[in-house]
Amino acid sequence: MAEQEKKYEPNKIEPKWQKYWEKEGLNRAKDFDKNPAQSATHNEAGRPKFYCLDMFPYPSGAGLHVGHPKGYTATDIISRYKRMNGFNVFHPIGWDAFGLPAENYAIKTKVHPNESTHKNIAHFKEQIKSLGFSYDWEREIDTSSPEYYKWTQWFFLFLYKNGWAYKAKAAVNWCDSCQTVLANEQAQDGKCERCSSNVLQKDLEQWFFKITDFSEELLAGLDKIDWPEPIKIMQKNWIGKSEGYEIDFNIKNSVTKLADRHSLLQIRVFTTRIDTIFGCTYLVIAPEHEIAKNQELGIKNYEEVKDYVETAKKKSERDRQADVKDKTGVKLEGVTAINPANGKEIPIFVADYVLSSYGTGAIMAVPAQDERDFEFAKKFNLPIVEVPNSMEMAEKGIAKKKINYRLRDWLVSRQRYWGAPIPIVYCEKCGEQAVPEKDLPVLLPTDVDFMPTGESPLVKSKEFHKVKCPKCGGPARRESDTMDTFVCSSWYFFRYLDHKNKNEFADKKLIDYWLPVDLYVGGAEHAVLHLLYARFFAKALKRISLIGFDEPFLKLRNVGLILAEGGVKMSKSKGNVINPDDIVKEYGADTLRIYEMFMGPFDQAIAWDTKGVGGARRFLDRIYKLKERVSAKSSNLELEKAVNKIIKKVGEDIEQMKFNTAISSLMILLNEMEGEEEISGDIFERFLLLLAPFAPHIAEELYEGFKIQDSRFKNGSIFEQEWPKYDTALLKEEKVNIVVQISGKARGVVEVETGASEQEVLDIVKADSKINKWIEGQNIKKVIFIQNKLINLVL
RNA sequence: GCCGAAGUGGUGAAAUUGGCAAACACGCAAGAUUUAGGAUCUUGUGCCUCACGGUUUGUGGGUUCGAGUCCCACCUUCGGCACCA
Repeated sequence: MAEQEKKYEPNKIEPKWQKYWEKEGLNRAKDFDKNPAQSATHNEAGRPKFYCLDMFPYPSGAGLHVGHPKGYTATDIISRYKRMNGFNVFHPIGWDAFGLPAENYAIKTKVHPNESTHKNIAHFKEQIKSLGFSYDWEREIDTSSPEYYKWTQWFFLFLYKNGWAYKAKAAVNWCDSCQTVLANEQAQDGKCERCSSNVLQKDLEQWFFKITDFSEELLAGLDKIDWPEPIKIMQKNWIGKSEGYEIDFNIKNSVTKLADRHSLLQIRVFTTRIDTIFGCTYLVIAPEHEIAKNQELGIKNYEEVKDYVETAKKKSERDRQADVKDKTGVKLEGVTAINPANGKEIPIFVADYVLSSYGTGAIMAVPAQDERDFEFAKKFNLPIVEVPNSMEMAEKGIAKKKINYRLRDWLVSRQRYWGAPIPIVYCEKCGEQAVPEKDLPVLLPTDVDFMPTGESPLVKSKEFHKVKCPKCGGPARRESDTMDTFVCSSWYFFRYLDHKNKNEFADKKLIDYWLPVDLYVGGAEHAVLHLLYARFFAKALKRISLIGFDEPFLKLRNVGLILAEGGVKMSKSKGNVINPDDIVKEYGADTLRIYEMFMGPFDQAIAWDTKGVGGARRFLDRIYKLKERVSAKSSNLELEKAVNKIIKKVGEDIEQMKFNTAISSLMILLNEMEGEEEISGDIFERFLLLLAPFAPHIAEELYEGFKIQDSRFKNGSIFEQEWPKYDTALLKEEKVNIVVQISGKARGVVEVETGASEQEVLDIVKADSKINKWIEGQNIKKVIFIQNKLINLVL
């Protein structure tokens, strides 16, 4: 036994082993692992790769939340387990470092976001390191560094050159009091997150990514990835595919007014229910529809219609949604359409319950079939006609098949400072020009004022706009908006592979070797944001054949929230935030890890319970104490069987991310070992190996204590050892307990030889005095026998 | 409103997938030890009953020898979407 403390003191042993692992490079991933290592599990082709990824954190000023280590512990357990099973594991970490909080902080305190962000990163890094996660720190990335965002800009240009990035006018969230545009996340419930004033809609020129060009692939790809079903369903709904028909309604007499067009003026509608067209008694167009603005059409109440359109435009998206029940609209007087199914003349309305951004911005209203149309028809006293189902229009080819998606293009412009500048310049002569790749990165200027004025802070930087047109060399001006931070995080898992590469975002060979990601763990809140965007990026790269796969994350698992005691969200204002540093200081990192994994099912939201932390610590204390009883004696059969069973169980549970039950089996094994005066080194060694992924520091410490004098404990780190194997023969019991039911009611248990026959069991049951009293003097009508499990006597 | 997930002791939960419900842990109670303890150890602990025994997985029904698990209806809680024609 090496010289070791009698008492378990995690604060002494944890930093020691963290330094050791880093010094020995045990957490390093090996690119192209072709050299067979010493171990028999490593074959000629090298170890199989395993890319284990966490959603990288935003380094907020608040520091690490106890929720972070929950996900990180899970991936760490799996990474360590996979390494012990002969895998070449890639387990990186980095910083999603651009974003609004740093900028808001700068507005308040004048501290430059670069400064505060790097301070936060240093703090996060220290906190994360104190928990003993086996990250390959050599691969660390920071999305706010020019070396990184150079390639974020490269991706912008890549999309631009392929026609997947374009500029267009769009309505955005606008806060009048802060004089700034807000992201959707900042405009929740229609209120500004900072000043609580109402958010308005404003039309601005914005950059978009054409994610809609990939709608069908984004939908179809979901079928081939191992993701939680609810997340898949959310993405499916978000993409919102619907198959229907488009059909044109002629506007009556419009031909005379617009004779030069050689045709009738028409309104095209989209419907998923072409069969109900006979019940269509009016048309409705969105306020933005061009027909509503057509002055030559002879709309008699043109002023009234114009008023309605103006009012609708001023309403925020939220206000429009608030009026779901009370539908408004105006009839276009003097203008009617012809229902092509029955030739009937029907009125046309403009109403804001029809969206301009979906379908054709016009609908055929079938009040007998559609609830919304029904409400509108009731309010405006329109005829409600029962529907004779008919596919006539479709069959005749008058209605054309059409697929629509709810997915919209991704608005990526942000009028903010702390983000990656959009690499575009505007020339007076040549117009919009892409910054040549060789001129990347477009650096964020430092001479800016963060006070919000309604324009991007970059507008006023003098340095930033000293630029010439890349085409004609004439005077030009840079785009002053930055990119949504979700652009940075859509490709970061590529950059880990090759974060120092100056010529490419990542080397193709490295991409081919490591990607796609084998396991991705993070919160469900990114269901339709980051996870959809990252899939889009991969699909765009694949379509241009830059990579060989189109689904970046093969397996996704969600980490459940950790709530405050009492089940509410942790928040500064409520003063119920648990700081992981305090837990590490008081109980140790291993305790925090064990506790968070033992709390309950991994993907479930569970409230913090400080008493439970004490229980996790007691578990480790007892293990530490047990080392005194480890002896040279050979193992006893009962314990040997128990160890075999638990090796199987822990391995299976880790694979299925059932960490809570894995730990509970380790506790059961500990309880059994504690029942022995002496514990064989054979048993204890394997127990430590099983414990190691969960509580790496204490496992390494105890392993070290034995390996010096007990040959069963091999040299080197515990993490260089192989995961223990179990003996199938030992899993079988010679005797089993059989449940005895009388008429379906459990009345007792008998012990029989494994594999005993029905007759044998029946004889034993009849001889059992306790059970026999239930059968005495009665007829057994039927016997149900399940070998090694149960016998049911039906009387 | 629509979509999704979940309802099991005082608490977090477990249940080999249809076979002794409540493993493991927290809490609680009693005891041991200690000058003392919120440290440690032992025992007990779903509910009713002195007991024999009865009874229990949101509610009501069903299938089955047997249901926490399968089927039908309903209730509640949480998450997402929200006029997408």
